[in-house]
Amino acid sequence: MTSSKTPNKSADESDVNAALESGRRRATINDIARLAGVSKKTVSRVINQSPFVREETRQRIEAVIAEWGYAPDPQARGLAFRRSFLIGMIYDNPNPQYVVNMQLGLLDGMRGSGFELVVHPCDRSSPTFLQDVRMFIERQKLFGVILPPSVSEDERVADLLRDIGCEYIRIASVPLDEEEHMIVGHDRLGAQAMGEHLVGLGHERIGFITGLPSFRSSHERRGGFEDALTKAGVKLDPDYVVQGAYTFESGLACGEALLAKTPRPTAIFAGNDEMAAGVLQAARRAGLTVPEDLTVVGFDDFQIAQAVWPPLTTIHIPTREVGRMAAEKLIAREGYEPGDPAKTIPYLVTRESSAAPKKV
Amino acid sequence: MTSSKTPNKSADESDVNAALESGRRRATINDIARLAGVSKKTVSRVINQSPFVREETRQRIEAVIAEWGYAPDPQARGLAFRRSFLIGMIYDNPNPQYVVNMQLGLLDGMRGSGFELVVHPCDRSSPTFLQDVRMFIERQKLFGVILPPSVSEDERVADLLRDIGCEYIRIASVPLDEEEHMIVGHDRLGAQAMGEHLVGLGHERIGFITGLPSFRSSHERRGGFEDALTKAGVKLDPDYVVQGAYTFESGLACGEALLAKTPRPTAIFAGNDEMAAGVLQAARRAGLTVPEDLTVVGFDDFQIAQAVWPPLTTIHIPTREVGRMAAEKLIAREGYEPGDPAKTIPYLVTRESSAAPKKV
DNA sequence: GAAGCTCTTGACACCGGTTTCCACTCCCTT
DNA sequence: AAGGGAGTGGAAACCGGTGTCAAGAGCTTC
Repeated sequence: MTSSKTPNKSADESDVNAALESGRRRATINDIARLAGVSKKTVSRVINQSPFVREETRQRIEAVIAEWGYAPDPQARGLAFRRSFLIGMIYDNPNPQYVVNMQLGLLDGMRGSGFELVVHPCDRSSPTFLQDVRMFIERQKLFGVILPPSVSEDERVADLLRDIGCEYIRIASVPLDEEEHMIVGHDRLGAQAMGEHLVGLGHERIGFITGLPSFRSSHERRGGFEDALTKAGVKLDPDYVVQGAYTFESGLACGEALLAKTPRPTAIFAGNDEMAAGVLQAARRAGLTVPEDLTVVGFDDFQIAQAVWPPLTTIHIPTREVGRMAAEKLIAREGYEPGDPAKTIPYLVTRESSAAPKKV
Repeated sequence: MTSSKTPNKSADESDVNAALESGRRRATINDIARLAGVSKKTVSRVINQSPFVREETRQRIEAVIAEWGYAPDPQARGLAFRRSFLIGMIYDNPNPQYVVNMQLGLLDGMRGSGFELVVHPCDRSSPTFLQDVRMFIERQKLFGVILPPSVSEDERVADLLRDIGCEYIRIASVPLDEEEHMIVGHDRLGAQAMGEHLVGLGHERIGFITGLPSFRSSHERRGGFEDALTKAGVKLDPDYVVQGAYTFESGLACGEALLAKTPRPTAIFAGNDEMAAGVLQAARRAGLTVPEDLTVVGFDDFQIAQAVWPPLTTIHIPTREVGRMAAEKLIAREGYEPGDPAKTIPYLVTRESSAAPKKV
């Protein structure tokens, strides 16, 4: 059993196996082919689920693959396929919790698929923005990209992706593209639910703090809210709508502005939880008790909603679920069936910051 | 100038260039070689900064590369190099803001290096944890991994990485490994600073809420705090130390427990900001005003510290800077020089939640 | 003027997969 | 029994780079 140089396969086999078994070397497709007694092309067929393999052969090969824990090299495969097994998340959302939840959701949807997630924050105002995105995608030959808001709302990016033929999913509060490229969050419906909640409690003089106008969701949230009020016969006084910036500080400032109005609003709906937290603080400074003197509600249901006093009534957005659906749609594996769109709809979470207004 | 099938290079050249110029095809190393009139091996030498290229040749090739915007294919390069240009961030830290800041820092440090960041949350308690990590690294042939707490504190992971020969940087509050594998955060020093601050204000009966014992930082924060008190001749009564879990809820519960003690502490130092926010709420429920009746301080200086009332005096940890240094150390490019270790040291941020205790 | 050296350069195999092309089985017709 | 089609597996080229090694150019040295 010496390591002769003859092409006698069985003679060298033990050497090769030794190298494999000791873990000095990962198994390659050639090893699997040799061990299963077939050509590497056949192994390749099994890996790629070709139907042209006899069932018996397939099973033998799969057994060998499982036994040796073989996994094809994504780089080699990618090189031959002319694309990688990487999915890019290109984002410019400033909220850490949104970003992390989205990442977790994407990973949920990618689990077991062999794809990996590459994160790529971006700055849409940079002069090299589009070029950067293009470079990122082309260099890495990304399989596809996921675009959460607000990059998802940038048509320049969508055009670019179509142009270079990169798969993409846009996550947004309204349909902006063909259905196959969209996961829609329907912020509008969430805001409507909040409107109904406030009206249901008996509020009629309600302040609203908008989010950044650069986010489509800001307009949707306001629009949905206004829809609900109008439907209930309550008017949203434009004088009680102020422009926030999705930050705690802006919520504080806007809250103070709204509370300075006469008559004072009995409720304030902030475009997100952070601004609502700011309003809480403004209320405290004004000597008001929430929810007795003032109802304060937010949107997002991020951690902060439960970490303030009183805990915020807010709209829960299922970010992680949205991410999962986006990833699944992007890779659309065999047997893929679209997730239930209803799962992406935000819903009301009632906590202690909202109550009926005091009787006058 | 027909597209003959003769191997005459100059005859086909215009066709090839047309394909390139129209953007139908990305430039390859062969294109660059042809355009520069050299072999692809020489182009490869230029790309890899080999010194064995004549200056004149190098410049000619670089000019062609710049003109055509050529960038080598990371997959092909990786295949030949037997490793990828991907850096993995393996983490189990539950705090979104920490995670995002860390990611941003890592990306800062990787900018322009040609590496990409692949995120990989993990569950250390899973039975397949080590196997998952190994699979992730080996399949993707990762260039290296970054380990933030608390995975960074798991010796099994470090052993695994050494075993499979993967570069790694551990980020932790104390040195756990050889210097070349560590970025140290020195939570202890931060906690000391807080101890000095509280003692300096005149507090002597101080409550402390520890973090999760599975995080090394929890012990460091407690230890550093105790150091500072001892040094100042103040005793940290073990009865005033309670076990939290780094969450808002645990902070609330622990706060209530501490405030129920007689005599009541005049100050409470929570192991992180979230727990401090919980303590604020407990104080409010107990009818106490912060900081007049009770000083409450936290640790981390995450967003929540400024989104509660009163804003928290806390310890700022420079997460993003730490991440940047970790990435730079991992890829240790030419001309790399270690970042200033002082930049990773946490520091006190005084806000409105701390004050001198009331005179009795 | 030939040997010896350094500096440059390119031919060729290879990384680990996939695709193309072809030959060889089967199995079923006629 | 010959002919045909579909199913199956092998050889070789290819994806876009890098490693090895040897050869050619130019210079010194004796």
